[in-house]
Formats: sequence, structure tokens, C-alpha cells
Amino acid sequence: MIYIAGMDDHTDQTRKPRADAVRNRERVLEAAKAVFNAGGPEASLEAVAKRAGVGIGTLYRHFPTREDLFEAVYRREVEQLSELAEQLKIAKDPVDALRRWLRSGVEFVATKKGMSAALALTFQSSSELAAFSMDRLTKAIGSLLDRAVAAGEMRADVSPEDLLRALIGMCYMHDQPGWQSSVLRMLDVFVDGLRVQPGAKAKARAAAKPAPKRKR
Amino acid sequence: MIYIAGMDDHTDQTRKPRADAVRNRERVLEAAKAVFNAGGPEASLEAVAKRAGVGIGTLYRHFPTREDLFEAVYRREVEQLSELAEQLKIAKDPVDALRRWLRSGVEFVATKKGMSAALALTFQSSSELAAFSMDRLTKAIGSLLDRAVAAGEMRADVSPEDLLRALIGMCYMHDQPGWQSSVLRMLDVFVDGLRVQPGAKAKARAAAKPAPKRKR
DNA sequence: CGAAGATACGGAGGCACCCTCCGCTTAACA
DNA sequence: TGTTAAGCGGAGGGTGCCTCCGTATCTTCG
Repeated sequence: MIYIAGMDDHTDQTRKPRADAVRNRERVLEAAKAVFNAGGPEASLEAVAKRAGVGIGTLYRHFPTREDLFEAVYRREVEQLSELAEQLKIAKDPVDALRRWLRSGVEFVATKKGMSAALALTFQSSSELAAFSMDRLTKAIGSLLDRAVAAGEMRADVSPEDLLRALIGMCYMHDQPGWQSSVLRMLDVFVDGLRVQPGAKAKARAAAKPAPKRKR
Repeated sequence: MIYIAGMDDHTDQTRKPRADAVRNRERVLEAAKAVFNAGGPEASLEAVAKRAGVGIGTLYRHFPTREDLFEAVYRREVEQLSELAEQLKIAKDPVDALRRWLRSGVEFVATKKGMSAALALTFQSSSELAAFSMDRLTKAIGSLLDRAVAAGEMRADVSPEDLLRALIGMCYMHDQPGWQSSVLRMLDVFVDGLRVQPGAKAKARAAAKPAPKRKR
């Protein structure tokens, strides 16, 4: 029996998942994250198993295909990013909270050197994964955005989707040298532009302009 | 001795490249294109060699790594797209010529199901390739654009880069179902918007608006 | 045209990784 | 503590990667 997210309510007459199975699954995910980030998407699965301290068979039982493993790793990270938003909701300054989250998003991309190519592959075969992560991240960003808007600190005419797309678009050039600082700079400009300002609408529009820019 | 693009001027005391070597190289490229498109980037290189009717050793001599092969295939296609622009320059209607080229660009993406993921990988390691193709395609699109502008049929305030980015951006969602017809439709709208119209500037700006939109 | 030499060809072979399968181990339950 | 379902590990068969070198073919020059 294998632990599957969502069936942890074993109120039905299924057994409690075995402790070692849960532990091993976690270990493999952790190892996979490290190995893939370092060695790219074609890294050896046997290396992952070794690093996790489990047999190759165990790895394959939990994640029958390479893609399954990718997907699980990535899902977990998206979820962590989502949880971060939850934590940031308690921060005092809502604008700063949003800014921080966006920065974490950049960092998320930055540490995924090897993974990003794998994701392009995986997204292609499983658009469900794309939908999941979009949905999840949109909600995360939305909750932060709403709070800033509710506090009267930010304009209300920008949707979470727009913001997420802007973030993704900006990171789309993440293979150019120095992209990270460039994106962080642009994000600051962008967030400033989102602020409700005493200045006229004209100013807000000008500051928001960076977003529509597209990368490659 | 291996045929390398750019050294075909064997005016120096190098030998003429062997006919069979040139032929085989071409065969491998053709086979690779077919195999990768069908089977994705991890298709077997031995399958490519077999399809090309050459030994595996020959393949490896011409393209020492898998990436080299990707790159060569892709470069050739970009060049073909570039040549198409050359041919379209003779067409009577310059606006229609541009439209046709853009459509070919969409088709180019469409037939590259498997390749696109491979390219994401390759672009990452060789940004020189990215630069090459951007440059090449910008020039192609530029020549068509210039002609339409010179003929007074199109507004002059759109750069080839903008146009290319718009095309790429539109195709960025090429894994959604039905994307192709959607993009073709948008392209038509877009080209219409680029036309010089009796209507005021306001109209032109409104029509151009679809470009900044981003897909996913 | 024919010989000589340069160049390219093919595929066997060694290696790494993929993935399955099954006997053994261990945790959950009574 | 015994029973048994669940999970573990890794041997092993298979496939693809890539190198290496004896053989075949092409170009050049007399």
C-alpha cells in the first residue's frame, strides 16, 4: 500500500500507511530535488535512490515513472510556496508581504536550474499539473493581493492572474546571465506601480508598464 | 574530415569534402527531424541512425552529442524559415506576404511537438543558439515588414522584434488544445491592426493592443 | 585511368542506466 | 506475541550510449 496525498483520512477500513513507507517517500522526494537540481532532468534515478538511502525498487514503487517523480517534487514545492503565502498573511505590511512572496517566487525559479527543463517536458504531457500549479499559485498570490487592496494600499484593478503571469513572464528569461537581479529590480518597480498613490492615474499606468513586456 | 557550415569555401589547401560525408550528414538531419518530432527529445539515436541508413558511428562522428544534433536540426529549420521570407519578398501583396510568413511560423511550432522540449533544454546550455535564431528570424520578419511599410500599407511604428515576440508569445501556449487555430485567428486580427487605416491613430492603437497580451 | 593516401563508414563491444520481479523483512492489527 | 498485509531491496535482463578501429570509399595527382 502506498501513501497517496488525499487519502490520509483512513477512516475507512484501510490500514494506516506504514511509517517506513511514508518516511521513504519523503526521503526520495528530498533526494530527487537535490539530484535533479544539480544534475538536470536526466540525472540517474539510481543516484536518487542511493542518495535517499533506499533501494531502486522502492523508488520505482513510489514513483513508477520518471515523470511521476518530477511531478511529485514540483507539486511539493508549489505547495510550499503556497504555504509561504499563508504565513505572510500575518505580516503587518501587506505590500511588503506581497513583495516578499514575489521574491520567493523568483528564488524558486532560480534554484531550479535543472528542474525547469524537466518541467517543460512534464507540463507538456500533463496539463493537469499546469492547471494545478496555476490554480494554487493564483490563490496564494490572490490572498496577499486582496489583503493589500483591502488595506487601501494597492490599486484594485489588477488580478492575481495578471500578477502571476507577470512574474512568470519576467522569469521566462532565466537563462540570461544576471537575470535574477534584473527581475528583482523590475519586481520592485512593478510593486511600486501597484501602490495606490496620491499621484494621478497617469503615474500608476506608467509604472505598471514593465509587466506587459515579454521575455525570451 | 567533416563538413562544417561556413567552411565550404575550400579555396585554401583543404580537400573538397567527401560526397558521401555530405550526403550522410543530410540524411541524418532529415531522419533526426522525423524521429525527434515523433518520439520526443529522448528518442533513441540508434533509431535515428537506422532511419538515416547509416551506422551509429557515422552519426556520432557528425554530431558528437545529442545536443549537437538538436542544434543542427533546429538551425536548419530556422534557416529554411528565413529563406521563405526571401521568397515571399517577390510576392505582389506585401501585407499578405507577411501574413503568410507568420502563419508558417505557427506551423513551424506546430510540427515541433517533440522538439520544443528539447529546445528548451538546448537553449539553456547554448544561448548562442538563441541569439542566432532570434537574429535570423528578426531579419526575416524585418525584410517583410519593411516592404509593407515602404509600400505604405502598414504603420511604421512596430519593430520586427515586437512582431517576433508577439508571434512567440502567442505560440507559447502551444500545448493547450486548439491553440493553433486560436493563434491563427489572433494573427489575422493582429495583422489587420497593423494596417495603415484611414481611421485615426486611436483605432490603430486599439487594434495593436492584442500584442501585449500574454498567453499560457 | 590507376595508385596512393586521406577520409569516412559501420557496427561490435563495454558500460551505464532502466525497470521488473520476487523472496525476505517489517510494521500494523488483534 | 502471532498473523499477515505491505513494503523493501537489489539481482538481472534489456536497451541505449558512445568509443574504437579494421575496412571501404572518395579525392587527388601523376
